[in-house]
Amino acid sequence: MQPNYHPESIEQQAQRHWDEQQAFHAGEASGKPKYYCLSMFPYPSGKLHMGHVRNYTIGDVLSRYQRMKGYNVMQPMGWDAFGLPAENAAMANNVPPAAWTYSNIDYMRKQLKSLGLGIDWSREIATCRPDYYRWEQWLFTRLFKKGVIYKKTASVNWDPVDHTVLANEQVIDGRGWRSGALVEKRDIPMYFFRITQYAEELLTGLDTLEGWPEQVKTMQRNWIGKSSGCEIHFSYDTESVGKSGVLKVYTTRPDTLMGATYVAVAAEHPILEKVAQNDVHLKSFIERCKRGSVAEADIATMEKEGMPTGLFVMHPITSEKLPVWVANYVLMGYGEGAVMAVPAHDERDYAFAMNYDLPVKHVIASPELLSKWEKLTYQLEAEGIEINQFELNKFGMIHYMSGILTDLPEVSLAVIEAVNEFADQMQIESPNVAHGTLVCSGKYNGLESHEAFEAISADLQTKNCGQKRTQYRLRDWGISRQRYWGCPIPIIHCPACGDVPVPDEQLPVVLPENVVPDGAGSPLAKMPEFYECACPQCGGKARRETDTMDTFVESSWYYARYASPNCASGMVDKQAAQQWLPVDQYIGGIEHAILHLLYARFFHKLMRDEGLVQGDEPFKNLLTQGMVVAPTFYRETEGGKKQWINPSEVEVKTDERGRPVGATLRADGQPVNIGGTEKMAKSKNNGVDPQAIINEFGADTARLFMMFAAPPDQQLEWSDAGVEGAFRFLKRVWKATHDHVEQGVVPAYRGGDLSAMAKALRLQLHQTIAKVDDDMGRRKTFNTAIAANMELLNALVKFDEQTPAARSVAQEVLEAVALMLNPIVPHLSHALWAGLRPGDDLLAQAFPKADANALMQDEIEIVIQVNGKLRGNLTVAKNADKATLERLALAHEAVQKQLAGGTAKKIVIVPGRLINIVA
RNA sequence: GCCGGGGUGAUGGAACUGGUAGACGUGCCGGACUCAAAAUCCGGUGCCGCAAGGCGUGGGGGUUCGAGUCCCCCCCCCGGCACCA
Repeated sequence: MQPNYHPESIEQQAQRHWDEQQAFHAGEASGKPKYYCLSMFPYPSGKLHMGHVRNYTIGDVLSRYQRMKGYNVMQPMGWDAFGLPAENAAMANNVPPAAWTYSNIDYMRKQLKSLGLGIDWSREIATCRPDYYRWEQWLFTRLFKKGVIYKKTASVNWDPVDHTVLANEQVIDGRGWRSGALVEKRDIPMYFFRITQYAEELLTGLDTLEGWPEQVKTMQRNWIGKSSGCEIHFSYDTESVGKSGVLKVYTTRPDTLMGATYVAVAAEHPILEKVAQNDVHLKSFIERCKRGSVAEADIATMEKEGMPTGLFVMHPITSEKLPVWVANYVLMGYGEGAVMAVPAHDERDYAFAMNYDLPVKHVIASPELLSKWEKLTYQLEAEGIEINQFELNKFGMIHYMSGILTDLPEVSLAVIEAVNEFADQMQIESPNVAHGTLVCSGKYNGLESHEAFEAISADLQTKNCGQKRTQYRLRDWGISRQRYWGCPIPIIHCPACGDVPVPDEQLPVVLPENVVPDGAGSPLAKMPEFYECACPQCGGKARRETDTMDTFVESSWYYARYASPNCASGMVDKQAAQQWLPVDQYIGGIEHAILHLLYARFFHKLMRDEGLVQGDEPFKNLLTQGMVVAPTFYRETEGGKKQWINPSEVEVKTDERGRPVGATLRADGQPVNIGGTEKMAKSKNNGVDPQAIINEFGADTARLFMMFAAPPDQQLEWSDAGVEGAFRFLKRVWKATHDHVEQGVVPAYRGGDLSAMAKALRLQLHQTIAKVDDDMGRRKTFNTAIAANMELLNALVKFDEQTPAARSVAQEVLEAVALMLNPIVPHLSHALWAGLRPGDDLLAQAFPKADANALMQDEIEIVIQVNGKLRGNLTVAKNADKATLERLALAHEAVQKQLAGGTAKKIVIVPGRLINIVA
């Protein structure tokens, strides 16, 4: 072994060795159980960033660990190659997206290889290749024929200057990013996947995913949003609406129906068609609602506005006339595009009612209110008045309380006071959204919310104006994109036959690759050679669809394609899919928690229903990694704009205790401002190029730092000093191994007498093995696994016995360290093993096993507490009985002092851990 | 706004099942080596206190022999998003 650690040469050597051995080729016939480890494939943006390094290192650590545990591991890699950045780059550099993408792939593949990932490169795929997307098109035509895919119109962001559809991210402050024009909503026909048909299965399937983080499952549950409620029909007031009909709403709170004081509809609601024509104010309000982007984030942050329409509908129980409002917070795409408003029991309705001075009717009582209600009932009954007699149309409308008693027969002053007092009680500042007991609700008075839910639903059904309904928040998945760099939608529009799917023998519909888009409309729609075609059914002149698919479609099934990446006879080879699926471990960023993971689960079910794959779920275990963040630095320019400075150009000054007190730019020595610690991003110029770290310290240091600085699911803070610390540790491992090997390698300890020191070292070694095995396998906390190895190495360095037995223990420790670190720093381990076991190949080694004999201890240390506070400790025989422990503890000097002559009230003994004396 | 996740030394983090708070790394301080520096190695390092001891896991309360961990209230940060009726 060389005396010093030289990562560049040992990394090249190790990688060459793995290549020659085809070490990571995943064969189908291995006789071992399979382990399919998948990291989310990258978008080929140009070069690797730290997030990629983190993602793929985690995957590689798990893959190499499982390989050492005896599994036939498959770790593939590929490219999510379609997408918008390629079109942007094409416009900026006048290069076709295809050429730009392929050259990025070539560069990034080299970078990934330099990280030393144990990938089966023979399975590499790129989604922009026709041999990949042809199967996507094939599945599309199957699903289209089945009715799982259908066409309808949907709103898009339209840039009226560039005459193009914009993605949400291309709309900045309501304007197109290139043209600066105010964005409009425009309805265009699109193809949709009927994902809602699978909503229930996608929901219940989550319960089977024990290997998924609870957080992700919760997010998906909320996204699917199953609710049980009631559809309610409010019939039109024919006089104001001008025709008969019903306004349908959906509510999860039918128990509050008696408190409904108005209904609100979306700007696009058909009930408004006629009235908007005659009312210019209403018309302009509706127009205003229709402006702006379609992004829900934008709509969500809008000021809540509304306007009365002059229309009325009838309350289905009371037949009271309720005003119809148009409101910008009601969305046509959700439910029925109309809601019944119960200001007393809904936050949003309450805020809206306050804004526009709409009545608030309380119908669900809090416990305090309920007792007042009961008192009032009693008082009224004493005077022969039924409380239900007068509440229906007036009582609950507390704004109009003063009028109510005029409708009644003569009553006493006491009753008037009681009613007024009750009315005051209901003048609360905030809505009561909790369930409770119904009041002011006529025949439903006294029912609990859940009882009223049933009673009101049943009555509505009897009256034929509503029924119980289960509703999902999930909407169908629109996949049409008016873009060039995507998978062409395999449909032919025939004037005679309609939408005709492209027949199998004509697939793939190949995307021409030599096109440079210009940002104004879809390039394919301007290429007759692409869209002119004959109808497959009648042979007549027809037009090919020029929209492409959402790129989420490609990433929804790539995991299955890896099982048989070159299969030319189908989307997947069924046998290969059966062998490898499901993915045993999936690793990727938390930002994909909802959309990508839900779409992939959906696709798995679609492919299952086509008989292509088995099982119901694609990903057995999921690990969502945190972001890579770094400090930010900036200077303010004269215009008040922030100019971001890369951390590598900054020197941070600290005080005598190491606290940061300021920072300067290296180039000019002048101060810069310290910003927050944020996700590495171009916009904040706080990115660190992984290539620079690999070049300076080697891939192993980069991998080690990434795994050591934080557990994988937490955010990881970049630190140059931390990287140097990781490098230092590798040098220490190298030196310790080198120094040992220099004195001659020996067989690892097998048995025989040992000194107390050597015994203690072996104890620590085998405790470490057990811990590291658990950390890597069950806990997936690589940071603690590394820390345990650091402690072990520190102990070994202090251990200086030179007897043959001691040297055999040292050999045992060093071999175990090389093996335990192998998943994380495989190049280094490869070289260490070559030194420790000349002629032997680490690839064939299993993960070390903890030796039960070494773990046996005669004596253990236990802690002594007095009143829960640490006062000392004792070394006792492992099997000491309670009486002995109590006696020893009470005799302890510190305990005597604390007791100060008093006696212990109680003694708590936790076996093997502590004794707590309660004084 | 809603949902989810967090808040522990100067700092990244550890403490896995309610049982020694601060492992390991970084930084800082001191020392060795060196003409000197870097590198390397050794020692120290939660706060207050001379010490005994006390205090300490965002803040307040509670449960418990014992709370970073469990419960209630509040504050702050991060992520996601959906006014979902």
